Amino acid sequence: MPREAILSTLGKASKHLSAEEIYLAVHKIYPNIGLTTVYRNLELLIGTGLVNKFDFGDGRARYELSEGPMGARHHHHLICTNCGRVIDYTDFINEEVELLKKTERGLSKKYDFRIAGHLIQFHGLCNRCKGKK
Amino acid sequence: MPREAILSTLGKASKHLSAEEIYLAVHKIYPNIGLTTVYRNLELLIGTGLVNKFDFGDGRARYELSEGPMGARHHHHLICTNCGRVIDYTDFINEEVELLKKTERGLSKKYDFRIAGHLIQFHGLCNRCKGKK
DNA sequence: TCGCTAATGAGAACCATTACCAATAAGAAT
DNA sequence: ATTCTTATTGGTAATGGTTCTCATTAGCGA
Ligand SMILES: [Zn+2]
Ligand SMILES: [Zn+2]
Ligand SMILES: [Zn+2]
Ligand SMILES: [Zn+2]
Repeated sequence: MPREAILSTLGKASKHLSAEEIYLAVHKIYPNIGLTTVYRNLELLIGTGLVNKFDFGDGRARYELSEGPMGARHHHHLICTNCGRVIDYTDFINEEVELLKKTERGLSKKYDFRIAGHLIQFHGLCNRCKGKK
Repeated sequence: MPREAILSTLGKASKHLSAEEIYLAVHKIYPNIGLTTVYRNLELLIGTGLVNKFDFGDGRARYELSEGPMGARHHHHLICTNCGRVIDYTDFINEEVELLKKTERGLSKKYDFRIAGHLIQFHGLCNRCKGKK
């Protein structure tokens, strides 16, 4: 049950949740849930490809429902290194994904890898933070 | 002085070093150096763009000399999620960088961001680990 | 009911990173 | 030379996200 509650929480939240945030949300429905269970199930869900784990540089992991490279909501991230704001963008996703597929094919042949996924992030300063140096 | 020793260490090492590994290397030349100084200078060098910081999923940050998107050694990473092996690849780099530049222009206009850098990683199973499930 | 396995929760332990603080070095100004 | 400032450093303690340990519970077929 906790597993479905975690998935459901990730499904509703339109943000990138930390383990603790997920824990707090699920806790409202299952007051007895433990933080350990959250971590355990997240790791398990990541293994199945249903969930993705990200590091946005704020000292804790962030989790998000995955849709695979073809999913309608597949996106990449734009991160402000000053305030931590994260923007999901889908612009150029098609071109990116196309190049990624090509690159994956090449890499997996050349290095004999079974490629499972990719990570693309841009970082910089958002409009609010650009001014402040 | 420690700062130059850190840069020099990163320059010599052809691998992705952790803070502790850098500390140990510099320690041979400056036996009195403190781990704090290593962290401090790394953060400082990252700020200037001379050094890049990566998370390969092994619980500690990894550092590498940066060469910018145009540098001769500019590369991206292919990571084995089972044994942690990291491969620097330069294949398709030109096409990737070209698309990245285009994407950067689009994103920075649309979201009013000043983009400072990008991160691309592929993850999967290396040849040694493919067999073991 | 009896095993057997998967899943769970509470708390302790881990460990990379950060915070804190006093010491030192270098320079400029007096 | 003597102050005053500023940048840099190192040792140690603290922080805090994540993982580990271990006892408990739930499900389920025999
Ligand atoms: Zn910002
Ligand atoms: Zn996202
Ligand atoms: Zn491997
Ligand atoms: Zn590299």
